[in-house]
Formats: sequence, structure tokens, C-alpha cells
Amino acid sequence: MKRNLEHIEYEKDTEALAKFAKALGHPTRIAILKHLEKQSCCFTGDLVNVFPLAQSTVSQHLKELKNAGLIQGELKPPKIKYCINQENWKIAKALFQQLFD
Amino acid sequence: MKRNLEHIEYEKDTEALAKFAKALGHPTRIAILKHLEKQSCCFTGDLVNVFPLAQSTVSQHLKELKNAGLIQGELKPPKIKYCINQENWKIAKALFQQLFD
DNA sequence: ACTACTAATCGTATATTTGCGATTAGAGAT
DNA sequence: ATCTCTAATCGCAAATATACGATTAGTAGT
Repeated sequence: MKRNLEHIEYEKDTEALAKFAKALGHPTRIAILKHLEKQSCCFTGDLVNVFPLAQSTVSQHLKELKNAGLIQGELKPPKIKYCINQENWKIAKALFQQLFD
Repeated sequence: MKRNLEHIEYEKDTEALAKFAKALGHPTRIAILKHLEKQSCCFTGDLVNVFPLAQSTVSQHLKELKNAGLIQGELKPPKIKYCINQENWKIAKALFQQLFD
């Protein structure tokens, strides 16, 4: 990007909502979240079997969801159990609700 | 992208939701939509004054929102009046609501 | 036809995203 | 210490996204 302007400052809520939306902006990630809602929790390996994607690709998507704060991982050797981050999930829900009021 | 797998088929709702989310995945576009909600309608030129962005950049964002079906433009020479596409807005709202249930 | 105005599109540069295979890291179990 | 298993990370390639200035298109008025 070629921007000579310094980073634009938006309202906190706007930034937060965009961040959540961005994380939701890929069908695979939506599908992962729906799966997590249904299963309540699951492991990376399970998802690799659910989607016709490489393990590294699924891991990448999980990473983005984690970075956005929508999910969290719990060490459950030798696996990692992923769940929806309920706290941030509520925040995201509220922000979207607010947008669509 | 290097994918030898043919395009993955997701559920219609999943695809639709991801498309809406993707369009919402940029703070400028969230801000534009919030502005449209407040003003009910507005013109490209107005937005160029609201954001420290080039006219072409604002136009690009409007195009993406239009492609996602979230807004629509009405010819109002010599300007174009943009409004939220209420029909799709409702659909988007429902899809997000459903996700966060 | 010409002018004036708005907004879309083009061309370009750079950043980010998406995806894969290969490798590495981490945590038990032997 | 070594082996096994899972999942993250690395390195790469290709597609998309973001932003800009410049140009073009479209419409209304003169």
C-alpha cells in the first residue's frame, strides 16, 4: 500500500467490529465457527477431516480466529481443544447487533 | 493461490454470511455504513470530505459494499445518492443473528 | 457542440491473504 | 534419551485487497 497519510483513527467500536468481521470474512472460518457451536469444542485434527484442506491451512484459519479473539485453545495433550471465546463472542454479537440495530 | 482442489462448496448461508462479513471487514466501510444509517442517505462527495481518503479510494469501498449488496446507488444528477439496501440488510442481519444465536 | 461537475474506472505499487508441502516445536509415553 | 503424535510455523507461490493519481464516462446546463 502506498499511503503517505498516517493511519486513520476510527472509533474503537468501528475498529473492533471491522476486526471481527474480517475474521468472519471467509467461508471456511464461518464453517469452523458453526462447527464449534455445534460441537461446543473440537480439535484441529477433526477439522482437517471435515474440510478438504491441508493441516497447515486449517491451522492458519484457527490462528486468525484466535487472533481476532473469537476462539481459544486449551492444551489437551496430545491435542489442542478449541472453543469459542464466549466473552469476546458476546462483544462481537453486541457490536453486530448495534450495527444492524 | 495455489489450489489444485476445486472450489470448496459450503452451505449457501455460510457463503452469504462470509461475503457480507468480508464487506464489513474494513473500518472505512463500517464507518461508511454507520454514516449511511445516520444520514439515511448520502453522496460520494460527502464521504470524500468525511474521510481523509482519495475520491477513488472511497469509490472503491462503495463499489465493494455495492457488490456485497449492502448499499445501492440512485442517480441524482449530477450526484449519486447512496442508501443502505434494506432488503439485503435484513438478510445480513438475520444471518449474523443466526450465527451468534 | 461545449462546459462543468460528479463519480467510476484504469494503471500502478505495495501489503495482505490464502493455500500448500516441509519442517519444527511441544507434550506425553516407552 | 527416544519415539510418537498433534499442531504450529516456515518458506514459497499466487491471488486479493488497499490506496493513490490520472483519466474517462456520464449527465445537466449553456
